[in-house]
This record gives sequence, C-alpha cells and structure tokens, in this order.
Amino acid sequence: MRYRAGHKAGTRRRIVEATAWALRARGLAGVGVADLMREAGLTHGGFYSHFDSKDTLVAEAVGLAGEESARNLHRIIDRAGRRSAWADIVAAYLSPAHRDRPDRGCALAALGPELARESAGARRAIAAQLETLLDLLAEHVPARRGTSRRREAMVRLAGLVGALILSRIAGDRALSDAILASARHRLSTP
Amino acid sequence: MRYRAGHKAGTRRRIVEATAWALRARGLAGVGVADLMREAGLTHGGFYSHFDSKDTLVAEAVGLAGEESARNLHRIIDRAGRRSAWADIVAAYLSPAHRDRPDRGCALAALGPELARESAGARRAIAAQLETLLDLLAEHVPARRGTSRRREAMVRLAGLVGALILSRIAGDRALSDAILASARHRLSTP
DNA sequence: TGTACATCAGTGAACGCGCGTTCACTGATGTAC
DNA sequence: TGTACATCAGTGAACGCGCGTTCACTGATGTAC
Repeated sequence: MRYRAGHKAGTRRRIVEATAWALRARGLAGVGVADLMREAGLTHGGFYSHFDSKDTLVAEAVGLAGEESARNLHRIIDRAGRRSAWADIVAAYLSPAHRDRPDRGCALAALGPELARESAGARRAIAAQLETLLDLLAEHVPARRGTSRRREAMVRLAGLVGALILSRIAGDRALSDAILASARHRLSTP
Repeated sequence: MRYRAGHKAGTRRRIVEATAWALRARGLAGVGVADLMREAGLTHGGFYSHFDSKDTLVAEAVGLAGEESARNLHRIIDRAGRRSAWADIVAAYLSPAHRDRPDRGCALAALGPELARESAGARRAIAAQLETLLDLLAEHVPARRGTSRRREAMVRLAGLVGALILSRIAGDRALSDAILASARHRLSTP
C-alpha cells in the first residue's frame, strides 16, 4: 500500500470539512469542486476517487455541519452544569459572533431555504438536522403550560433561526444588533 | 414608432414579474436569463435592451416581490377592518398555502440567506424589504410592556420567518404542519 | 541491508454543457407624402 | 386612400467562460526477494 492506513480516509475527511465550511460561507452555488479540493490541499482530478458526485459530497458536508452544531450545543449544555442551559443556548445562538461566522454556524440558518429546494440527498440531510436540533432543544427549552416540550422547541427554534437570518439580512449594523438583542431577550425568558 | 406607447414598458414588467416568481420558486441559481425570457414569452436575445445585467433584474424582481408582500399585508389589514389584524396576519403567513407556494410568498423566507450573500443590488433590495415589513408590522403587533412596537415587530417577524423556513425544511408533512400550528398559536397571542 | 516491483492516491489536460452576454439582422407598424 | 420609408422591439447565432466530470498518467511508498 502506497500510503499509511487511514491516509485516504483522512483526505476524504478534509474535503468534507472544507465543504461544510465553504457551503455555509458561500452557499451551494458559491462552491465548486475545484475550489473545495484546493481548500483541502489537493487538485480537482482526484475528487471522484473519493465521491460519486458533488451532490454526494454536499449531503455529507451538511451532515457534518449538523454534527458540529450538535457538538457545540452539548458543549454549552455541559458547561452550564446542573443549572438550566437554555439562556446560554440562546445567548450563543444569537450572538454577534455567530451572525458574523456563518461558516462555522447553524446550517439551518445558512442554507435552509436553499437546500429545501435541492435534490434528495441534501434535502434529507438538512431535514435530519432539523429533527436532531428539535430533539436536543426539547430537553432544555423552558416548560410551558398547555404545550409539549417538543412543540415548545419548534416555536423557540423558529425564533432563533428567524432572528439569526434577519440579523444577517439587515442592511445596517444597528438594526442587525437590535434584532439579535430583542430576540435574545424574548427567547431566553419563559 | 413600431409598437404602441407602453408596449416596451409592459414587456419589461412581464419579465420582472416572471423573475419575481421564478426566483422565489427556484432560487438565484435556478433561474437563467433564457428561462426568464421564455416565461415572459420572448427569446433571450432581447434581454439586454431591457436590463443592464441579470443582477439588475434580480434586484428589481426582489423589490417587486417586496411590494407584493406589502400589498398582501395591506389587504389582510383592510379586511380585518377596525379590529386587530394581527391574528389574521399570522394565520396567513403561517398557512400551509403560504408554505406550499413560495413563488408567491415572502421573499425574506424564500431567498433571505441566499441574497444576504449576494452583491450590492440584491442585498440592498432584500434589506429594504426587511425594513418595510418591520415598519408595517410594528403598527399591528400586540403591544407589550417594556418593549417598543418596533422591537416587538422584530421578535415576531423572526418567529414568522423562522417557522415558515423550518416548515419548508421539514422532511415529513406531520412535522411541517406541527411547526406551523405551534408557531401560529404562540405568535398570534400576546 | 539492498533492489525490483506492484499499488493506488493524487495530477492535470481535456470533455461537453449551460450560462451570461453580444451583435448583426428582421419585420410589423406608425408616419410622411 | 395608397405607397415608401424610418423605427426599434424582438430574434437567433455566436462568443468566452467556468462548471462537473472523465481519464491516461505519475511517482512515493510498502512489500517480496
């Protein structure tokens, strides 16, 4: 064997990671196979010894972005320890830092509408991510009379995703910050 | 003059309308100049006697989509008459009909993240639409102690846009409907 | 320990295609006489 | 009323370009002897 065991798997991993970042930063139309390979330190020709098509890679990258999000969430939850993590989750999600770094942030907010129009693979990947996030948030969302935790998670996640998206659309900084602050205040209280 | 006065303006209008629909249905990457001209009943060659570039057209189409949204909102408000229109606004925005017809619906939800990445023209158009909607909603959103109507509008619009987007991402119908219903219930009450 | 060989991850030229854009041309109409 | 002309919205072939994809090849390494 030419390279050490795991070498190819490592390269493949680097390509998927580069794609997970690039996708959220520049969108589906903004990433080309050649770009992605270059960002992974390779040339474009080797792409198809790793993936069947660009679509396959995109679906996998969306999956990875989802795992990253779940891991970040778990980190916040662990850091909160015994007390409720909800306020911390909201503060992190609606932070200016998250708004300004879509490449490392929530794929639902960065790619949602775009991928909802896409073909099978990517669509399924982003839908799966929605389910995962709902399950995770349902455990930490404030309880509310007359609603299940899961329904409460839907409402709150909608507020989070919507506010992040609007803050990224806003033309001026002041409005963008105001959207984040207002939503942070409302969504972190029960 | 070869054609009646207003003929060219009418053609131009048809192109912009076709674009406003196609954009929301298929996204920026999904619409080509040739498609749009065909949908307006023309061939692609004449495009540049109407517009400087595809970007110019896109910005104008986003603007038209925004005007449509505002007009729809006004219609709902007028129909509500003297009583509060807020519940009607929420019901319309979070209806399955709106979810299933992105081409005639809210451009923020259909194109937001995509256009926020785009170049000047489209970005400005979608940002302007956000401002317009906030102004309009601020007049009808339920008043709330400790917050301005404008801030309240930000929070509520975020909830609306987020819920619509999530309902379009959801893989199965049941979840999609549940997201709409939960958000409808929460957002229409003060 | 040294040499010959097989492996296969990665290279880079080339492909077909659709895109945005350009341009010489067409032909139905309003106007001048 | 009829004819010749000018106009210009719209046509369709052609362009250069970047994309996803293919493929014959390369060359560093592990293995066999």
